[in-house]
Amino acid sequence: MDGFPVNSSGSTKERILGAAELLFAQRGFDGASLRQLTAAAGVNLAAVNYHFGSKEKLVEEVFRRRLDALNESRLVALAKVAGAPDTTLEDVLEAYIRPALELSHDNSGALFMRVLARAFAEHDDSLRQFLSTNYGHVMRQFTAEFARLLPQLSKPELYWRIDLVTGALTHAMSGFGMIQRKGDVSEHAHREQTVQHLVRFAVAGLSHP
Amino acid sequence: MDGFPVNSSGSTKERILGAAELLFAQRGFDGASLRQLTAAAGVNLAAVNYHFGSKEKLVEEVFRRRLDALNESRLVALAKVAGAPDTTLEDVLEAYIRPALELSHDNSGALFMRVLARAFAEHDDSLRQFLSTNYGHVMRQFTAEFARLLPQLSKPELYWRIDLVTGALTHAMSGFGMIQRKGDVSEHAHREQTVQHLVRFAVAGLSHP
DNA sequence: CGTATGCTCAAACGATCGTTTGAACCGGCC
DNA sequence: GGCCGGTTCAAACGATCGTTTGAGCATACG
Repeated sequence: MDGFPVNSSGSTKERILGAAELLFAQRGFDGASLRQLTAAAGVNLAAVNYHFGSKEKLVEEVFRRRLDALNESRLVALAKVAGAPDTTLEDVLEAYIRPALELSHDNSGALFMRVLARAFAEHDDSLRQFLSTNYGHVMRQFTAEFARLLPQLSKPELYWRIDLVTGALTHAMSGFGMIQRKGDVSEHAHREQTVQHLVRFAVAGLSHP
Repeated sequence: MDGFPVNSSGSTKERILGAAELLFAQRGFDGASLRQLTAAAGVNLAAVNYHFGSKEKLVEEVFRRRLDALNESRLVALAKVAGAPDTTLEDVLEAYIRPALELSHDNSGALFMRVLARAFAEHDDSLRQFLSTNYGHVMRQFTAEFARLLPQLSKPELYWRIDLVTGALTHAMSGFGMIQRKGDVSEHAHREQTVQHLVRFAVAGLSHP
């Protein structure tokens, strides 16, 4: 069914991670089998268990490889604006949104955002716990800054709005990079335009009266 | 692993549909096996293929049973306000949101919203086509009314915002009914409060300058 | 009563799943 | 050369998947 190996460069581990990203995005974690995956990567079936231990560990490694860099970028961007007296909501939201869209610059990064949106919709407990323990501090720092900039909102009200905005952004980012652009719009301009779209939408959703 | 039959009332078909809703919400379409499903429903394994033909047809029937009623309610509510000169954005959004939260009144309805959110995140082509051909006209009617009430927005801009709002609402509705309420808040009051939350958020996201 | 019909049941089918095994291969080091 | 840790390979393991089968049961109708 799957024809030819898709990836034939890089180390075995990297080929597996790349193919996993593609197939997890297309068919989900259960739907993508290790046989399809290793065939697409051009490696032996046993290589997954040899290098990662199990399929579940491979899933975690797919997340870790991207989220370590993504959340580090977000925290660096947040640190530049957090706590300052003239910081705006736009600044904080850009710190959250822009790194994700820059990750989507290349195809495999865009595929990963699809994987992330899937994990977000699945209320799988083990995966949620993995994400919470490893990257929960990032959302906590952003939430604290939102609370500082929106003092008129009660805590339940703020959490409500953050939850809604996060849902919208995750959905939107999972589609970014998938759609075809007009030929005369550069990748950079398209990304900047999308960042502004999402930031303005998120500002409206967070700060409406 | 799954202990006792969960459902022991109603016809075989209804017991299967109820158990399918629960297990699809918990483990996804691939993750829930027909053996777990029929055991939870308290029916024989072969009953699924006898009554529905295949697992895929069962999935479609789970959607059809709920979405026929849900989208009919939405269209009825929309018809009451669409086209009128004094209709507001709030009215249209309530016509979209309230039927979904009323469906979530009982537990199984709330479970179905989780199933719907899963299908929304999975970019599965066959399922998307099923939803598009059977219920695409509903979203088309709502989109037309949004366009009427927001004439200052270009078409691409409007589609952008509708997509973002839909993502946020789908995510939020999939969580409604799952969370514990304070003991002193009635079900009715909680739902009305949630409707107002979501409507105000959606208005802000659609109509911001 | 006999039979037809709709449904349920235990059992089995072939396919595919994640994982394990043990031999083969490979570079570098004594 | 001889050996050795790291890696790849084909093959097989047991488990579980969706689906099919044919006998068994119940109810209704002549």
